[in-house]
Amino acid sequence: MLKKKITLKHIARELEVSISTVSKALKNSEEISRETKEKIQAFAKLYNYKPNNIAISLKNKRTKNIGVVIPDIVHHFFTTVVRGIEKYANTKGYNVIVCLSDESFDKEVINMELLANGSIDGFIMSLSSGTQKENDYNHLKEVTEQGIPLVLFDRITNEVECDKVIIDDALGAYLATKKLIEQNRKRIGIITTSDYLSVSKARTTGYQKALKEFGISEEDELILKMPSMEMNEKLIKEFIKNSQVDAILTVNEIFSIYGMQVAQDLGLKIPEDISFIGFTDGLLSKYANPSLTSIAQHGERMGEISAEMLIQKIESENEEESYKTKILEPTLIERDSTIN
Amino acid sequence: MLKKKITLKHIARELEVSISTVSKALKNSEEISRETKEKIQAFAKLYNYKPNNIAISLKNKRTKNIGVVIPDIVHHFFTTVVRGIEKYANTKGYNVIVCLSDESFDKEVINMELLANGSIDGFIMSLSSGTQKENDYNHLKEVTEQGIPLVLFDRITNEVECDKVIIDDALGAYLATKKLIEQNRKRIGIITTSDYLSVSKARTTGYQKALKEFGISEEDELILKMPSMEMNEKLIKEFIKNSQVDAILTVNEIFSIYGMQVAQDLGLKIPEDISFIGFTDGLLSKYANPSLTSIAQHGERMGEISAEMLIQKIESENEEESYKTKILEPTLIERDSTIN
DNA sequence: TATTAACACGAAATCGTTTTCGAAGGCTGT
DNA sequence: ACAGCCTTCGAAAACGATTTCGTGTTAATA
Repeated sequence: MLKKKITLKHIARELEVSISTVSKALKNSEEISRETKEKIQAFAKLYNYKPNNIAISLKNKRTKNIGVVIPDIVHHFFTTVVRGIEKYANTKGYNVIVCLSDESFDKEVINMELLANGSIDGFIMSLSSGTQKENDYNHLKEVTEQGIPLVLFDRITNEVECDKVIIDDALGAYLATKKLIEQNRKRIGIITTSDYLSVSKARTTGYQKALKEFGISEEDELILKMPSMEMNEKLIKEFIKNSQVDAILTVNEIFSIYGMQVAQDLGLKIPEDISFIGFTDGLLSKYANPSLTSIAQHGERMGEISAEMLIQKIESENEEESYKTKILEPTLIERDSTIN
Repeated sequence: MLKKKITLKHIARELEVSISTVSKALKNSEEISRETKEKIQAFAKLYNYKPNNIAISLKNKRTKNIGVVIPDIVHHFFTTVVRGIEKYANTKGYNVIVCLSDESFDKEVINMELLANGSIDGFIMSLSSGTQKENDYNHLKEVTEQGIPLVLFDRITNEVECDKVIIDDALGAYLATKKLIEQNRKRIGIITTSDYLSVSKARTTGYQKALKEFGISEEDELILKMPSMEMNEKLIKEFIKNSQVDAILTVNEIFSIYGMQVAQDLGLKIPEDISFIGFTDGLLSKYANPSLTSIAQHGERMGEISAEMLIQKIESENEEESYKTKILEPTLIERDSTIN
């Protein structure tokens, strides 16, 4: 009942030819006579011969696997990136090995070391918050020093020389803030996180830039720095109650969604009394009530580009070390949580 | 600058011993003298020697990779399952290769064939709608006939003998419907999909069972069968307008979320005038306005169990063919879209 | 002193491919 | 008839590791 996979050796023995002949015949080599080729090919088809990927990988030193290391997969943005990566990789015959760092430095290191020992041809990754906090990138450096191509996306670092793909987070926050200012909002708050997260920092910068440009002075009271990207209901509730804001920009969508609930509970009307804009245009933004104006990060596109850059590096023979950083433009998607 | 990976051969040459000695020394074999072992181990540590996974895989015929084939990854439920799989697999030293079938039969087949040629030790998968529509499972049968362990979850079929993990979809729908009946709802509708999707069929069955049990006659008008799991706003809008329902059960959360918007636009109050219960307790359910009562599918648990069953099969030497189907109990999570 | 056993190590096969090189055998041309 | 040239194939190395089975040396025993 068990139909075990057949190998070149089996075919060779059965047809009383050598393994090399079989190998060549299946590659339609000119070296082998038409007769022999037909015989071997027919036999191979009959027994559904498929070459063993592992053996080929060992021979070629190419696995056709891409390692993707992300902090979390239950997160719409990362999920769309993975989809983009998978789509492009698939068209090029690559498989995607997904590893979750779970926002932990240690797991990120372990996962990468495991994969780096021949399992993959290159890495695409977004740094865990743990890594950004530790500010230790030796595991990345080791990988690149071994000649394994690496592409960082979204949560990146300048400490490592490699290809990078990000959106212009500062620009996104800037555009959002500007939009709020133009809608005559006077007290614009921001809910962000501690600065060690590269994206949060950039977004806060964009917010500050817009304020400055319009001659609005920054108020500490209007800036809420959450300890992490995790929800902390109490902090947000107090912030909205005490800060007297009439508009809030948040670095993810969940902070906005929850903020809107708090605001509504306080009897505030959205967007008349208070506007909201969130980062990451995910499902929640679209289906919240009211729907949330948000800054699209174009995750899928980001994934495609990352995969394209990586595979290009993998398959380029010449080892010219030139690293690019691709910066995507964020898009402001206006919905019902802002005026008009 | 490029620190290429070092192999046993390099160490052997450098230390003027044989490859076998190096291999044994690094495994701390009793065969090798203490002196030699220490020398070799020190050298290996110094040059950061790590065995090549591919070579080991070829030798052992074990890759320590699990292939996960799912219809879509931008989908909260599948995402949680993947996380569960990854978590468990990781503790057992396995990596997860994720392939997306994109709901297409062809892609599912191609992906599986690719992985089946030595890249993975076993499969965990959920059928694409394309496959369930075609009702063709030969690619699954071929895999199992080759002795590759397979675990199906959520979207399964009885045509293939293998381990399976599902939730009791019928029970979930039954519980939800019962809850609505007990809350004195008189016209309970359901938004489901065509019957070829195994889960939708089971959920519809549970809904019907509850009605029957309470002596409520089924009305065609109260059943909306969507062509797929994709949103079709027009169909839902018309259904709510015309069917005069005072409660709706939906086979996913997005149908409920959108349904609630339509209802509110029509001036209906939730849950006073109309109640909603959706399947798949995802982020949307929690953060919708009003929040959505829903049936939790326990995706992460499902992933863990799938991985556990698969790895158990992979690592069990004895080939006793016994297949289990694990049925998880759904949980009704009550929120503001139903009374109380 | 001769025999044996323990110890420490190496040669070679193996996993399944690919690829280089060489070698028969038939054929042509002179 | 013989050098030389295709045509067609096989042997063997290589990828990087594991493992079995020797084998040579030394120390212990009769």
